[in-house]
Amino acid sequence: MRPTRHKTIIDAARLEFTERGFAAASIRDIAKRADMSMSALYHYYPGKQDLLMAILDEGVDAYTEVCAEALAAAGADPAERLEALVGATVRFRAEHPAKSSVTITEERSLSPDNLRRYRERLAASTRLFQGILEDGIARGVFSTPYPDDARRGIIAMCNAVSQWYRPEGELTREDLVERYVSLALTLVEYHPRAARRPPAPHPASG
Amino acid sequence: MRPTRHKTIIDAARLEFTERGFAAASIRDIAKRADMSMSALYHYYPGKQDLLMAILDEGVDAYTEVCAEALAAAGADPAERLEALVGATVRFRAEHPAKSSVTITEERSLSPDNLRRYRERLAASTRLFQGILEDGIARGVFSTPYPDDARRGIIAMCNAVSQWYRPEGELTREDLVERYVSLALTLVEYHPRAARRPPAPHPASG
Amino acid sequence: MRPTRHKTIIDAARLEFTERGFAAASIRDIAKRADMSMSALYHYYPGKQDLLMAILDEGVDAYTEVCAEALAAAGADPAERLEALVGATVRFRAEHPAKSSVTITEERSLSPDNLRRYRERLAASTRLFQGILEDGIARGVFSTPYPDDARRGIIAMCNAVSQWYRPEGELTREDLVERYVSLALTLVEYHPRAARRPPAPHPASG
Amino acid sequence: MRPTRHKTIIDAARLEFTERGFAAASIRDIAKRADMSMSALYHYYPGKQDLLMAILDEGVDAYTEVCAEALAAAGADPAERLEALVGATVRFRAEHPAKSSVTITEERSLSPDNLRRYRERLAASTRLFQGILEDGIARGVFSTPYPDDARRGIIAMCNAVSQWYRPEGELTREDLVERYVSLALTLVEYHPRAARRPPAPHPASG
DNA sequence: GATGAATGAGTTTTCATTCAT
DNA sequence: GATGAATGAAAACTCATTCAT
Repeated sequence: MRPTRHKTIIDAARLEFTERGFAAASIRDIAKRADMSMSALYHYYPGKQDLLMAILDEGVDAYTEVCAEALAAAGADPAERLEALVGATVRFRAEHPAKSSVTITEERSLSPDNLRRYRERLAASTRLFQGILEDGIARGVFSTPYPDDARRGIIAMCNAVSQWYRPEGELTREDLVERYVSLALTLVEYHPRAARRPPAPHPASG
Repeated sequence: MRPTRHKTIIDAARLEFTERGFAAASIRDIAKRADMSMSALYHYYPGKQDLLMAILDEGVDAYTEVCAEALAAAGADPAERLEALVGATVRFRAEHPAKSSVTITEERSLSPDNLRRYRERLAASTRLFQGILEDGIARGVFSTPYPDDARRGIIAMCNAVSQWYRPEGELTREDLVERYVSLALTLVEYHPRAARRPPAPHPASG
Repeated sequence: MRPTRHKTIIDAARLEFTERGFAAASIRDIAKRADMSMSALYHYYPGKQDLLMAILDEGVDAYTEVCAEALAAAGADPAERLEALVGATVRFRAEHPAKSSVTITEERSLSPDNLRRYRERLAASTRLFQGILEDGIARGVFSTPYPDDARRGIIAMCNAVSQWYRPEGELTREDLVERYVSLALTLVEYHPRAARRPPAPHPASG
Repeated sequence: MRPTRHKTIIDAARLEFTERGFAAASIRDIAKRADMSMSALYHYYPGKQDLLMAILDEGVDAYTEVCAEALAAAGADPAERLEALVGATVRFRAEHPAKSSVTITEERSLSPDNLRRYRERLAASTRLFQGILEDGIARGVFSTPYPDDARRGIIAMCNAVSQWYRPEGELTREDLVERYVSLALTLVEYHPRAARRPPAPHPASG
């Protein structure tokens, strides 16, 4: 089952956009990378902007999915849920650096219409974090006095992973995840209520 | 003392680069914004790439300076020094969003030579944070088990400020600074040795 | 009996050619307008040029036919025949503005071969007018000293109708016809020989 | 005094537009004809559409001027004024067939804004004819019952001249003018009041 | 009869840069 | 110091047309 033309194109475009940036990437080079003529490419996507939007959409789709899965597997405990969400995010950023960096960097290149649509989708992800933080605070397990900035900080921290993490390095992906989960819990000032989470994965208790 | 032509040009270019990105910005528009002919512009800067490098250099210069000043005014205590550095960084990102965002975003657009030079300069800033964290850990006042990631996290967090902070909003710049200082100290798990900082803004001591 | 594919195509093409002009019209849009695939269209017509020629041919066919009918119904009197021909022409221009305007405007877009063929057909129409004028002059009922220019004038006048006449307006088509018949007779300086046409619709007799 | 670059370009563009039509003409060929690079051309005119508008403007300017001059030299008599206007028009169409045909044919290719501006300018010319006809009718020297259609007819007739007249032929330009003046006066049913125009150039009086 | 895919040459336009003055 | 003119390469995109199925 060879990859569909659409996928071939999107992959080529994502690489070019990641390496050079949207504006500097050329349709010619994308077509070359996808090993087809420019006109063939235009047969599948009506323009450069649509290519970008398709890539961003796909990126958000994929990220949204891993988040949903992780949260579905997690219980109701806010710490557990934050753990799941941070884990999913870091894992995604580490596994799909290209997908991630385009998603993060190229907002600016979107047409007004697409930008609006895209921002709405991103806001949904933000709200996932927000909901968990609010819940944790309400339950008294997160005690950060600055939930909004803590949220922004966590997201910025996790997103940055896609810029420096290299799987070939010493740090395994799961160790990486563990670290960022720990950092996130620290940032929100997590204090387990009772003894409910004895082997808490963050070291503050140690 | 009216602004020198160099400054006029750099300001115009920075705005264009910020709004459109380096690749999408056009020398024509920069010249128009600087209210001079393209040839005049070329008289001062030999090319687009040099314009970018000048902007980045200037950005790093300015940032380096505020960091140095802040650190000079701070004592030897790691917490105090981290406070100074985070404060300087957040203040800079909030005050100079354009300077900041170009600095952060346009690495990709640098020529190989310029990129090397630029990375070296950036590394110096990173080392400032690094030194403070190491010192704090050595002294036993920072107890984060992940100093590298905490550092990266702090920097990412602070940098992100330039993307969302609006001075017209409710949050004053100094409140913002206070928040990020607090978050940074939380993240490195700061525990004051003695009673030096009695009203410690983070609850990790519990 | 639903319209044949040929007709659907020709109608779509004529509209596109009229609205945008031959050169600016695109086969893609024509196919879209005809609600079929481009390949389907190419199944019926081998190319854009052939489409144009088919349209022009059809236009000339239709016009030729109405002229022939009108003349067949007219008697031998030159005034009556001119009346018939001008009436047929104006009626056609008013009823089929698209057909008319393509016919008139797109000569330029014909390939050399097609152009020759087309001009020959047009010349036939011209000769109809010419014959009638010559006859009228020979019989002494038309006394214009410039029969060639009067002919060209009449044709130009009638053709222009397709550019401005709107059936929704106040002027009915038959009133329009009457006017142009009158103007044409005036232009050729028609003077009835005897009392054959008592209520002559033109005022030269006064 | 060699022709300015602007003029060189406009002349080249007018020829291409006349020969091929606006849509089919290519900027490349225009530049080639003007013997300069495409980018040089773009240095003077920002786009194809502006080229067209410049040409049409120039055409209307020139035509407007000859009309104004002719009318200035004519007296108050409507017949004399119509003579002047038809003469100027026919002379212009015969002398500047390219200018004329672009003016007449390429309305369709104008952008909405330009079209509006252009139509307003054309309307002024139409009003010249209209004023004269109304005056002639008021004074009782023109007795056409259809002044609007007579006007349209005269204009269509005169405009058509640019399509067929060749100065190399037998008919001199001044003879041509004389003919069309005569035809126009016939069409408006000119009857000199008194004996003011004894050698009237139209035969209605004979 | 009909289709979706593909192509290569073409389009207008923009770009960073250079040069003569 | 400064300018308007000029350039060649490249950009995104469209076109009429062909072809395998």
